[in-house]
Amino acid sequence: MSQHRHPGAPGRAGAVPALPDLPEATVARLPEYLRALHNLADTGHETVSSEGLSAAAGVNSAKLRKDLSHLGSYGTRGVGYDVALLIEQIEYVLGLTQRRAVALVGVGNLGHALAGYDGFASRGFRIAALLDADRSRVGEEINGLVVRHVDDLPAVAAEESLAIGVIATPAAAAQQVADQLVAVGVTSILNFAPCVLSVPEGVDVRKVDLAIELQILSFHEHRKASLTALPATGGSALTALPGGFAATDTQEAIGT
Amino acid sequence: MSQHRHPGAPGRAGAVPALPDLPEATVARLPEYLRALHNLADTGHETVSSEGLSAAAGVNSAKLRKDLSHLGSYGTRGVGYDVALLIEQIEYVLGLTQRRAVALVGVGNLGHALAGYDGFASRGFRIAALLDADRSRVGEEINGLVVRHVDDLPAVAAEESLAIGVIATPAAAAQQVADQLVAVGVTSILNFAPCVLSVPEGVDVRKVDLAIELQILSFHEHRKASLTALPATGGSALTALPGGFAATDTQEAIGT
DNA sequence: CGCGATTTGTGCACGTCTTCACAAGCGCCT
DNA sequence: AGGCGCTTGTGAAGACGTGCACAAATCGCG
Repeated sequence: MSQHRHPGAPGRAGAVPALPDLPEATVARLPEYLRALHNLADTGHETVSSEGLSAAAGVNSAKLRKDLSHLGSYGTRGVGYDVALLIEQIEYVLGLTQRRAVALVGVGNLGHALAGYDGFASRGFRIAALLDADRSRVGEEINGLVVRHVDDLPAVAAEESLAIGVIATPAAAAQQVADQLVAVGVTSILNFAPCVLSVPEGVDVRKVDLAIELQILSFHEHRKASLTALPATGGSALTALPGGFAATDTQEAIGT
Repeated sequence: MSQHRHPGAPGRAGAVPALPDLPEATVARLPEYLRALHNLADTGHETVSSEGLSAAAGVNSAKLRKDLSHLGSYGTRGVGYDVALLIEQIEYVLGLTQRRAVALVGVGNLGHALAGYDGFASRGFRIAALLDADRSRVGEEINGLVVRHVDDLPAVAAEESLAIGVIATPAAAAQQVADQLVAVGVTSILNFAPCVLSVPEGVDVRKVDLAIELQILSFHEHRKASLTALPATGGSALTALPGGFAATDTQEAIGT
């Protein structure tokens, strides 16, 4: 342990450290750990135990340890993890050492809000361009950025190193926009339009559908209602819940 | 099969059909099927095969069949599924037969956009109230709704049957808002604030964090970049991808 | 009326994810 | 120096999710 090899350090010279291929489930949790770690760092903590960090991130501590072990993390037994070092490592693995440029297409209701969302800027991203197909919107200034026409995408891509695109258009336009993004070299797309996108292999698409989230909650409401309607199953509504829901996406119990 | 018992039919009399407890993964996909089915219905299709529907929803056909079988679905071998009937069934299971009232707390950047998002209204939800802690915002009218102060929550809950709350406040305020929501009987929360919420058992929380989605994409970008930097592993970038990524959240191949 | 084409529903095997439980390692205190 | 308490890292087991492949069922046609 004498040789602290900071993977994220600027002067890294050798071959690429060959990103350990992490389980998808782990990757999805790393950003949450990162956020919790930044909170800890801001409140003056220098080290944190897996117990403490897992509570702050809302997960099981064993899961957290396994996640961190996957990226070959250096914790110290009996002490915990060095907060600053862990931040550095996770940011490196997530590819956040460079501030990535993002193109946002669709400056409607939602796109407008996304353009003004400071959470992007504060967490490693930079909105490099706002684009819209509606020429009447072109020229509008939002948050210091001027809206350009979506046909300018090739020009934008030439100016910036674009790898990520965000689609906030109506569903009907989304596929065409996706094709245009792919055509200029974008290989990751965050899609807010309620539709399935067809993209070539090698392009990653993540979808966020606000209505779907509500519908999932609606199901649980329905289920809870149908449970309380059945007095048969002994016990209160608390114990009546057939286990398996708390872990998936529900977060209970946060420590401080 | 002579006895088509429409579970979602209005006149359902007997005891609650005891919602089959579906796997969470299935529940998460049902809304996607529902959207695809509505599209099909709008384009005049009366029946659809598992192959066709799965393509429209961007999933494996076997997975779709298994999902539908879980809710005891009635397909017809050799023919497929009745689109209208399936819509009815899924909407029933998801608890969408009633239009659910939703309280939206936080009318900032994002909350403003959510208040104007018509995808909620068109997919089974009704924004029953807009609330904010900032008194200077109270009284503002958005999309036909007047913003009220968050302290009015008990009054709102008394007027409406509130079960779902949406939090679109800054992270610092989210926990307090969650507590207030829970206090007035809300049992499902959709949280857009980048923080972990602590809620009592029996309350479901789903979290949507826009920056996290981008960070996950960033990881894949980083990985793809580190792969193309290694000429060692034979084959093109296409085949170099270690399998297991296409299925998780990436949607390829959509048929029409 | 029977047969072939088609499609559903599902048993089974496999891979992934989660959780427990504990050995190994580290620092501190005496 | 030695022991003790604390914490990490991980083996193993079980739960969960996925996808193949095929039997069972249905329709349409000759």
